[in-house]
Order: sequence, then structure tokens, then C-alpha cells
Amino acid sequence: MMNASLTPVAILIADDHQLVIDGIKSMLATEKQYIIAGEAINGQAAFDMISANPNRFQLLITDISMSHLTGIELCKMVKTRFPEIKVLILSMYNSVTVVKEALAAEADGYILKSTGKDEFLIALHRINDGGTYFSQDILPIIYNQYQKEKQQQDQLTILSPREKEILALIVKEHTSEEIGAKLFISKKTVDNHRQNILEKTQCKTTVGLVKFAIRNGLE
Amino acid sequence: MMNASLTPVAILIADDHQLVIDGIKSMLATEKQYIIAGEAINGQAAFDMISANPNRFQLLITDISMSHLTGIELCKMVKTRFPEIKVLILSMYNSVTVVKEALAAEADGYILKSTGKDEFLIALHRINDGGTYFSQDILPIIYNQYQKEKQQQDQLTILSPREKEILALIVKEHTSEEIGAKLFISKKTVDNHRQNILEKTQCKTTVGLVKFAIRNGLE
DNA sequence: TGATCAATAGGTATATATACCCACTCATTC
DNA sequence: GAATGAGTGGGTATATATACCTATTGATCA
Repeated sequence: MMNASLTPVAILIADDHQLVIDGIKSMLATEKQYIIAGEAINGQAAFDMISANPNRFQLLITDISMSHLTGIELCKMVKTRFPEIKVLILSMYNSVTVVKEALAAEADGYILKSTGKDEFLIALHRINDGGTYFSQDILPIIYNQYQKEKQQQDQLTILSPREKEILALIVKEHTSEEIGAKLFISKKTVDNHRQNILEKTQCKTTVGLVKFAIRNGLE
Repeated sequence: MMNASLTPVAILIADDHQLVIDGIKSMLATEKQYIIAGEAINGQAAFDMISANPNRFQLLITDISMSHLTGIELCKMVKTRFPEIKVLILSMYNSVTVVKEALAAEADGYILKSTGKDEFLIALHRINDGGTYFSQDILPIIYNQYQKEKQQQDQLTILSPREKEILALIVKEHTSEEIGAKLFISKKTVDNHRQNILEKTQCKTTVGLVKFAIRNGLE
């Protein structure tokens, strides 16, 4: 709550749709704690403006799909060179990969353009207080990924306990000989287990086994 | 917005701390669209109440740590047998694993007990409208995971484009001979690339390469 | 203009994995 | 009591990967 009623927060908006810029401006018109200190029509222009005077902006609101430099790229560059500047990413829709990219680009927030004024302001407040704000619609997406992982995890049950044990050691980069020594059994026995595991998992090579194991959370 | 001022939403609260139950009740006292239709002191009791009369409740608010049956288990059981009942999970703190479990258990929401009335009501409204609500403090946790992945992803840059290409084919379970045929180069060249990749990635076997590739998002 | 590196290709080994075959013991199950 | 499956061990192949070595071409760079 550092910026309660002291110096207003200087915002730079980057979007190649003037309509969106105007919309944000009108939303913030009545909010005296925020000031639109600059507008950019694409990512490169935004970065140039920041580079020219890094202390001029405290917050960057950027569209995700822009010509020249996408919002993700812009975010990465800003966070790398001017980490003190907060970044809020605007997107038209939620897709798993885009959200992941936004997270990886160290964005402080991610909201949809369809977001209403109330939520938009909440996002701004949180980010400005050093927090983050991500659209609520994101979680169900990530949730679906965990669901898939969960489903595949049941495939491990087709392997016997001993086979799972051996598979785990294979993934740890041990050879059949090493595994045999570790389990006090013959290398031949390990080889036979490997053969059975290959059949059960319908894999053809060790590479397939490793992928199977990792998919099913055996690490 | 189906339940605006029509039938109030019947809520079942499951928590082994009477204080929490009372706190929620007082929060909802002035909200006429919600009615506390039942209270349970542990997970099993809650499930029994729902089983006895499934149509009695539309929403379950449950603590995550309860004796007999945890909130996660309760959520799973409810979602399996009575999928039309919404579930909001309450927790004392955010941990990666717990949040993951909540997501996997198909919870409609997850908030901290420290959540204020405003956010609590927003969560209820969203869930009631068929949406989800997850505490904002969750994303930074997941975000950190992607950060770790990201850090490792930079390791891919130590490989040349050709090496990355070959590594990708290795992970697709191709042999050196097959890769050579596919890229119109000699098997020996592929072998040399493999050797270089092993050195650069500090791996000793193909298994290590596969793990390296998957860690770095090369699938 | 040397130096460096990626990409190419070959030689010669050994190490490891894969594909079949076989047999025995033990516990469970029908 | 016969059948089944897991776990054990062996034989005999071939296929594949790994560890070294050398060498040429082309591009980039200080």
C-alpha cells in the first residue's frame, strides 16, 4: 500500500488497437492514483520508450499479440533490463501455452480483455502492492493438465512391484549389470524383467521406457 | 447469475473447528442468497449427511485438514458421486502439493482461511455461477515451478541447432541409423553428434539425454 | 590470416540392450 | 491338484550405443 495517495503510478500502455488503449484510459480516468504516462502502438516502440527513460514508468500494460514484438517478448526484455517495472499482460483468450509463456516471462499479471473494470482495478492494485494477479479462468486450464497426468498414472499398475523397482533404476541411468548388483540378482534376471516391462508398456527401446516412467511420475 | 434472488443456495460446512464454522455463519448472516443448511464436524459426517439427502445441499465448504476424512478425500468422493454439488476448499496455507491435490480432486475453489469477507463472497458468487475461484496466492507458487523449468530451458542453448534436431529424434525413439537416413547424413555423423551432445549435457547415457530433453521441454 | 566451431565422415574397439529360447521355485487361485 | 503369474537364472544371437581416434569443409571472428 505504498502508493496510496502519494505519487501516482505512471503507466505505459502497449497495444496495436487504439480502441483498447482508449478503453483502458477511460477506465482509469476516475482513478487518480494511476496516470497514463505513455502509449505505444507495438512492442518495439514500447521498449524504446522505456529504454529512453527507464524511470518514467512504473507499470507496463501490454497486449499479448502485437506486430514487431509480442507482449511476451516485450515482457521478457523489460523484466531482464528493468526488473523494477511491473508488467500486466492483456490477452484475448486463455490458452495453456500462452499462460505458461506469460508465467515464464515473469509477468506480474495476466487478465483477459473481457475483464470488467472492477477486476481490472483489483489486478492493478495487487500488482502495485508487489503482488500478482492472474485471471481466474487460468486455473481450470492447469487443472485439466493435472487431470491428464492423473489418468496416465494408473498405467503404472500394469507393472509388478519388482518391475517398477527396476524401471526406476533404469531411469536413474543404471545399466542392467548395475541394477543386478544393487538388487543382488543376476544381470540376466534384470534383462528378463526389462523384456517383460517393454512388452507390458508396449515400448521398443529404453528411451520409450524413460518417457513412460516420467509420464507416470516415476522419477 | 441464476440464483440472484430466487431460491437461496443451501450450504454445508465441514470443519472440525467450531470457531471457523461460526465465522462463516456470521459472514453469511447478512447474505440472504446463501443459507447454512448443515454443519459437520469431520469429513465422514459431511459425506453421510450428503448421502442421506443429496438434494439438500448445493454447495460444500470444507476445511482441508480434518480427522477421519480429509477435505481432499471428501471432495473427491462428493465429486464422484454427486458431481452437481460445488465444493470450496478452505486451507490454512498454500503449499504446492496441497493445491495440486485440490485441483486434482476437482474442487471448484480454494481459498485461505485468512481470506476477508469480500473475497470470500466473490469466491462464493463465482462458484455459484458455475465458475471457479482460487486464491491469488496460488499462482506465484505455480509460477515458481515454471521459473525452475525456465532456468533449465536455457540449457538447450548450449546445443547447436543440428544437435537439438538430433536430440529430438533420439527422444522420438529413433536409432542413429534411422536418424541418419532421415537427415540424409551418415550414421557415423549422427554418432559423433550424439557424443558431442553427451559431453555438452554432461550425460553418460541415452537415458540421461531423454531426461535432459524432457526437462527442457523438448518433446 | 590464423583460430575457432559446426557439420560432415570414417576407423576401431568395447559396452550395453534387445530378441528369442529354456527352466526352476514359490505363492496364489480356481 | 492343476493353473497362473512373479521372480529367479541361463544360453545364444544380433542390434545399438559409447569411447576413443583422425580428417575435411565452410562459416564466422578477432
